Amino acid sequence: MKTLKYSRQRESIKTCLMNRRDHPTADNVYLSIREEYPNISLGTVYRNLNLLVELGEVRKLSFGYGPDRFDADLTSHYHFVCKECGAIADLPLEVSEQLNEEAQCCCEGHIDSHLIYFYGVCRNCFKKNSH
Amino acid sequence: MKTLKYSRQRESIKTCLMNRRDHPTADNVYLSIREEYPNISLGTVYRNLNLLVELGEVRKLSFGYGPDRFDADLTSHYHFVCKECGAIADLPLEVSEQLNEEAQCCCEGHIDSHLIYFYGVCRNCFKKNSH
DNA sequence: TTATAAAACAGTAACTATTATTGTTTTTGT
DNA sequence: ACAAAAACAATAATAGTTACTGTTTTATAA
Repeated sequence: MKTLKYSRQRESIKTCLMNRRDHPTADNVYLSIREEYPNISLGTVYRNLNLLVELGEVRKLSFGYGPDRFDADLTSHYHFVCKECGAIADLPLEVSEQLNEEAQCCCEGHIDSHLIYFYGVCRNCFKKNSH
Repeated sequence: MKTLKYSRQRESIKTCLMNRRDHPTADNVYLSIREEYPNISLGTVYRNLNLLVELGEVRKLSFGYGPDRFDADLTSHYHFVCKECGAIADLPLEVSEQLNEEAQCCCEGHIDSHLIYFYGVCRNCFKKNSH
């Protein structure tokens, strides 16, 4: 059977993600880890990010613009995405269990979670537009 | 200035999307349109899908698994994604304007819409698992 | 401790999804 | 019908991600 073994690289990736609040891409993480482990490979970063997602220790975010982002902040929150520049911000709202229940009523499968992406224009882009 | 001109291909893509409820990928649409226009190119499908998204006539969905999906159903609803097989189902819930307002309270930018993805295990996969 | 097997690694190739380029065709306004 | 702009098909290029291979690291247990 497939047992999980410790790896310094995975630990470092997890730590990196926990220390930053900017929802980095795999490549962002790669560049950051390289400072500590100069020969880490991008494949290793992807493999471990996916592993951490499977383990539920990290979340993957897909907005429909650019590469996927990763987030190790498991506290209750949603995300805002700027449609102009792609910037991402945390929205510290309570994650609603009730929403899952409401959705369950009209769903044949079994719902265990949900993600909400709020879209709009961020403050910076709004300022730019008003010139 | 850039004015929009009619194209048979775009019309056909829109019609195709409106006639199916299965959230097809760009490639699915391409294969379908080819029956009517055998030399349409995949690039044309992508270009027009993106155009339709910009025009607000079609929505793009990104779940974090596989290619993007497209949906011409603009009625109020959310989506369910099976974490095992990637199947997608409509959840005919009322889209909540109030949710935008709640989120606006803790957001510096201006929110104009949101998407919710519910995740879980679909009926088929659940059955398979119980063997 | 060493020996061994499994897992993880770095490096690299391959693959999938998507966008950009180019020369030709279609659309639209005159 | 004519000309300008937009859209097209075909294809090349790019971005993001996954798979493969030979080597190194980790965990177990003699």
